[in-house]
Amino acid sequence: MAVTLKDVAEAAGVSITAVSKVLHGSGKSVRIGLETQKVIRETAERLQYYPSAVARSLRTGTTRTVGLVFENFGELSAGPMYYVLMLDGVARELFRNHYRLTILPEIEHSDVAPALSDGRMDGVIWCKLPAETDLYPQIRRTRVPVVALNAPAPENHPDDLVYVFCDNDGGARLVVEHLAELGHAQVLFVMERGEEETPDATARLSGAKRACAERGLGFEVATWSREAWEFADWWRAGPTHTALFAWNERVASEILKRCRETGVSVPGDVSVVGFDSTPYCDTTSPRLTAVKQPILEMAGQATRVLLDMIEGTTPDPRLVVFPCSLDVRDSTSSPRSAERVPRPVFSK
Amino acid sequence: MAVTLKDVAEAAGVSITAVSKVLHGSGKSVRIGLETQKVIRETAERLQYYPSAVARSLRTGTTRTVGLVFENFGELSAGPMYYVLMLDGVARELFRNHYRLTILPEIEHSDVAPALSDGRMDGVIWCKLPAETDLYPQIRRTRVPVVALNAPAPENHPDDLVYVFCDNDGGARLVVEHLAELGHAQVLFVMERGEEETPDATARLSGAKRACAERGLGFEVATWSREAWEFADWWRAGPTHTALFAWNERVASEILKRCRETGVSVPGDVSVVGFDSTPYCDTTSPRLTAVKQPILEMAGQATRVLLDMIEGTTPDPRLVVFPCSLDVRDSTSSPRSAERVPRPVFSK
DNA sequence: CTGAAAGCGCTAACAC
DNA sequence: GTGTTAGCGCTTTCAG
Repeated sequence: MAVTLKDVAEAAGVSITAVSKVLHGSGKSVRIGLETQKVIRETAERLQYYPSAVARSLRTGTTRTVGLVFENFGELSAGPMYYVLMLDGVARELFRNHYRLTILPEIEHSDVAPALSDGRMDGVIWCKLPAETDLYPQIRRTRVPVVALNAPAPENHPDDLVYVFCDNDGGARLVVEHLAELGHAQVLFVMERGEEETPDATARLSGAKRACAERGLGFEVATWSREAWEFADWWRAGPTHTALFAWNERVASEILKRCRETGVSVPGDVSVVGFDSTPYCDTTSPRLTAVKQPILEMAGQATRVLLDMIEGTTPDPRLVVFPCSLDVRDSTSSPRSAERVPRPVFSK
Repeated sequence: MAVTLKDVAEAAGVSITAVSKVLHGSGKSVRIGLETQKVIRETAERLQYYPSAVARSLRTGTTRTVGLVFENFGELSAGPMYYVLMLDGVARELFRNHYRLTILPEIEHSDVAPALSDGRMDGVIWCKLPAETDLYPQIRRTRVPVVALNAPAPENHPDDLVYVFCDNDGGARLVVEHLAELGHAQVLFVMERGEEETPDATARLSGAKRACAERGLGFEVATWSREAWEFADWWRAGPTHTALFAWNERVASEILKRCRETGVSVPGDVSVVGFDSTPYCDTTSPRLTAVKQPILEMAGQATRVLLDMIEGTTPDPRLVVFPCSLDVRDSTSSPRSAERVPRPVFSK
């Protein structure tokens, strides 16, 4: 079916080697007469010869392709914009270096090593690598370099893995400081049901908790659905908290929606702040105050490191932590202090 | 470096064939003694043998991988959410069928055929395939099936290509009808600078134009930047249009932002409607009335058809057009009729 | 300057 | 039941 080097060689009346050298040879190795070269090129063109990357990979052992492990990739649109930015960051760096990006389907934890070591990828970026220890032996067996992006390195992480992540703890602290300065005294941290075990979520929660303790702020945790339907009940119960700290952008924006529906004004009645400041936070109403991870840079850096490893460099350091910053927008302000202000009527 | 079938065979004291059959053989062909099987499996496990997908591909000629051509993939986050949904649709269908997804870097128009015919992909989905005729010969030469997703089929499209797209024309008509019913008489279609040649953009423009003509509505076109900075000047000039029809969701939402900034109320002062209703449109304020393409279904269908083609089915039909619907939200209403209502003061 | 030949790791007839 | 063999298409010594 496909036209091969052999076909071209025969048609041109030369050897396969000659064709290979002329068509794919780099620089010096091409010691073939100009006339022959011309014939070869013309024949290749005429026959519409296209080289087989598969055969070449088998031979050379490289693919110029990087794999991306991203659980729930097919739900990208339902998640925060944050992940789209991450994908952009990875893709940009890859494409700049003429690499392809392969998205892997969900892999069973039990056969991670074979899936990543099948020779089709020169390296792998693993997003939000879960902190499950049964994965580590599998990853250690993997025959290509792996970098974990956007997952804090847990205690006993494999030391042949590179981690690129953000300082969730510092980010949470920024939020708490911001709220404290505004005069808030009671903070409710909103966790999302089903995400309680996510490394990011737990890190943010513990960071917020600690910071509140240090600052002497009251701190509680609620676990809500992604749509934050629980908001209404919470509000109706007349909570003492004056600020909601959502574990991520998505939930924060849902909270904003619920506020609007129930007539709760933000930041008048309650301040709302989230993690992961993205362009999307500029479009909510009110615009959402949020912690910003330099995700494009993080993704770019992770990719950069991976490419270096592919070329044989030993990564140093193995843990790359990016600091967070706080993008103050319009969803936070000073609370209506201790005065007893009548709360807006709840309408359902 | 890597452990191969040969290594396992030697270690187990059997032939390569035996190992291949036991480890990868399907059903009947595995006519190997149970005892031998056991030995082979144990040896493979002990040696940590992982099959080479590359070698297998070279041999079998298939890869279980589909390529995605998506210009500007690295700018996904800057575009409408629509494309993220599309990606989700493709990925879901692919993963359901145990295919991998490879995102290709930008390809030169001149070497599309080699890039797509390098044997690493069983088929290709091409998003927003430009209507440039110099691409067609290249695509025709491609050795794997290609389906164009989200690009209307132009006049002289290659007939070995499958197109899956939406009825832009019908969608634009829905908008015009909606506006007409609300009583609008003058519509401004907002095109985005740099996108004037996009197949989708042109189709929507012409659809809107025609529908307005048929309905007797006034119709004009403006080409604005993505951020719609031109809005302020336009408004200041005291336009006669009472409705803005943006070519896509993104621009529409920017227009909403400009309205807020300049104190123009939507839909009170002006109605705004866009193309591509996505969950994002529920988060704007006011919520954006928009034309909905069933993009998840479209992407799934395109992928489905491609997989069928990969398995040898001849596609029928070659043009799959999905109807659009209109998601009426809060950004459209009846205009303040002909009464001379004082416009809000423009503050800059 | 050019070509022969040896694999890369795997599958699939086809023997025995 | 099990092994031999012939490639898939390419790169790369190594000879001439």
